[in-house]
Amino acid sequence: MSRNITSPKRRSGCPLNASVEMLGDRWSLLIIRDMMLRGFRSYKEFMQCYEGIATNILADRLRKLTDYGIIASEPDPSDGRKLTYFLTAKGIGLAPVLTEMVLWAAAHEDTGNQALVRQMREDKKKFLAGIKQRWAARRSGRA
Amino acid sequence: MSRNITSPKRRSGCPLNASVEMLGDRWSLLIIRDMMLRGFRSYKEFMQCYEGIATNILADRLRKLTDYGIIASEPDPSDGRKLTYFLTAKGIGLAPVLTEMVLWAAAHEDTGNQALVRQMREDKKKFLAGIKQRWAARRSGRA
DNA sequence: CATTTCACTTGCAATTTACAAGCAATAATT
DNA sequence: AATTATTGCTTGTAAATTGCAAGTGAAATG
Repeated sequence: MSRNITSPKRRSGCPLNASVEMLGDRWSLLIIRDMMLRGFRSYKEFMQCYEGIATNILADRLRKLTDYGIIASEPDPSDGRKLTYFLTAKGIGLAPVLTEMVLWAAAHEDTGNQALVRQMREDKKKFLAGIKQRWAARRSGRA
Repeated sequence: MSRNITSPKRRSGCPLNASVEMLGDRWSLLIIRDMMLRGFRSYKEFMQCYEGIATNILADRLRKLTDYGIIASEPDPSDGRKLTYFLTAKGIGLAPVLTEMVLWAAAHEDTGNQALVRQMREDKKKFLAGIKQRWAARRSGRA
């Protein structure tokens, strides 16, 4: 499928236009959320979690997110079949966006994981720092 | 087109799932951004601005955003043909999300309106307060 | 009162997505 | 060592969504 990042029709000038091309679809934000907040790392986890995602679409979104520099992957040294996906620095930079989105959603939809939401709301800064810390720890092999 | 908010396949439990059904598409976030940050209020403005949006899709998105309670509309008293669209309280609640998204985008894509971005970055709280203030002023007819 | 503007709708072609099946590589089981 | 299972995909094809052009009706304008 598509390997091209720039779309044929450019809507430029205003901030957000290009990014919405990547984030503005049914699955990308959920994939990022689950890598960030739920520690998802494999194709299988996404596949099993998202009731309704088509396998070709998941593959396509993972590829696009990779092309876009939001995620990356490496082979699992302990199992040659597996790939480990992880957020890049650019991807982890979306943490504030995801946080605000989750808070907004929690205020307007019935939602699970109220504990997480409360934690976000009560100390946003600390929560974001925690995400970045865990991410840095993983990236340097300490988790 | 669709007037039904709840989708056939529910992915529930996790925060964000339901909201992504509304926000996770090519246009909705741009529509909200432009109502919030650029003061767009009419069908025509959206139509002229978004090179590439189909008129039926714009109508559908405005309807869905309305059904979802993010925007609302009222007839223009000075011109019976015109409808004025505006953000509801729920819609204005997306300001932090949009702000973070614009900041993230600005850090990773070439973008116009650097002045706006600088303003957001330098004093996020003040910026958000400004949005809410302008919105409240409009809503109570003082603008 | 004819023309234009506005906010759409409708019909149909093109693109994208969903669903099912298949496949190569590696791992686990017998 | 051979068979079976698992992982991360790809490949068809049908179904759904979107894009595009051409309307439509109500209200405004000349």
